[in-house]
Amino acid sequence: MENASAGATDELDDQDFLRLDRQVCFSLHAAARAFNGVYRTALKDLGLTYPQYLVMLVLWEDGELPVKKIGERLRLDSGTLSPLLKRLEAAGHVERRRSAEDERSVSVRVTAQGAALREKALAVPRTIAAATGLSLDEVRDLRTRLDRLTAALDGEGREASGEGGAGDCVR
Amino acid sequence: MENASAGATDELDDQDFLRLDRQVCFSLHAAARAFNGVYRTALKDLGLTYPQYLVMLVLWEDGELPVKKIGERLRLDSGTLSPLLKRLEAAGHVERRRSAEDERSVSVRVTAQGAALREKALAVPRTIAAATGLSLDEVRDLRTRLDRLTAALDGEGREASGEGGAGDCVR
DNA sequence: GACAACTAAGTTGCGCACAACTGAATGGCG
DNA sequence: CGCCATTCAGTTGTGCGCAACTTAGTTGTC
Repeated sequence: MENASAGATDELDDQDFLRLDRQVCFSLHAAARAFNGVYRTALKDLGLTYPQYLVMLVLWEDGELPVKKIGERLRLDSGTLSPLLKRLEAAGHVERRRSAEDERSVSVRVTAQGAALREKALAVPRTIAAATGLSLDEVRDLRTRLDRLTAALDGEGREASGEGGAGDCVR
Repeated sequence: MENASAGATDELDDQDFLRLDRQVCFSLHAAARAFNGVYRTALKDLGLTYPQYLVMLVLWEDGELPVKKIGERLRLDSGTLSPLLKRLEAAGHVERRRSAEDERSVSVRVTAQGAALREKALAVPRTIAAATGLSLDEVRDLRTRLDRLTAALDGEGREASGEGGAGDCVR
């Protein structure tokens, strides 16, 4: 293999690309885990994991949602959500019941205890914001970049599914 | 909800912060998983998972390393690495053997088969780069931002451990 | 030499992520 | 009506990530 693809190389060869890739994918991986760790600490008092917190955030805004909708909002499938919601129910934060109109659907609703938990959760974002050391504008900018990136990656990986409805990815 | 805590708010109240937090932490979480998904697809031919690829990238550069060093490079502990390395060994990509000088240490080395795998891996970064739709400069910029963020989060979470040796976080 | 403090790798247990599958309910179509 | 494709939730199996712990080897001190 001298240079197999003598096509449209910018300026780097495959070796450099591999090296750069190591750096970039490591950075993203590490950043995600570092964030996770900070949330883990901040959420310990609430007895929530990071993904459970994400679910509660969605439910606090909307009050009640079918599992399907939660999955669309958070990009999670039932394989992840079903056991997670079971644990949230076991902890007393949410209730699940099958929908009357459509027996296939399960509606998830925050309990009084779950609503009370929100009061404690109000302190979390400031803790996180402080830990990042970023300004509000920087946070917003970061979010925009990440969403663009996610959209690009999703569009590439699978043929753009009908993501339109959410209204959460653009906002 | 008037405004419960009339503390030192920048301009947003707790409600807004909680809303913004939902968006940011979701974005990061989703971006990391979307990235993971693209790598998963790109790595399917190689028979590697994303974390396994990270380990192989490090080993391809250095040839042979003790488990401890790999962990420092990738920010992973033995609880994650031990079974992962076992699987890489079972697949024939690496060899593990206890160090002669220090019997506590286990040295990991790529096999001939593992080295051959690198040739196939050379195509991966271009695939990923194409999927992101980012230019080289944007990729580098993203990496810088993520590393800064990780450093800030790490420094916050645990009292800055002796991270100095790696030479990978700053580079 | 003996003992305590430390270090490296491995193990266990729990939760998340995802692919693949199951099972029940729904909707369309002849 | 009967049949089939689709949809929704849940289950199973594999692998990662991390906390807590275990085991074995090393080092420092007396």
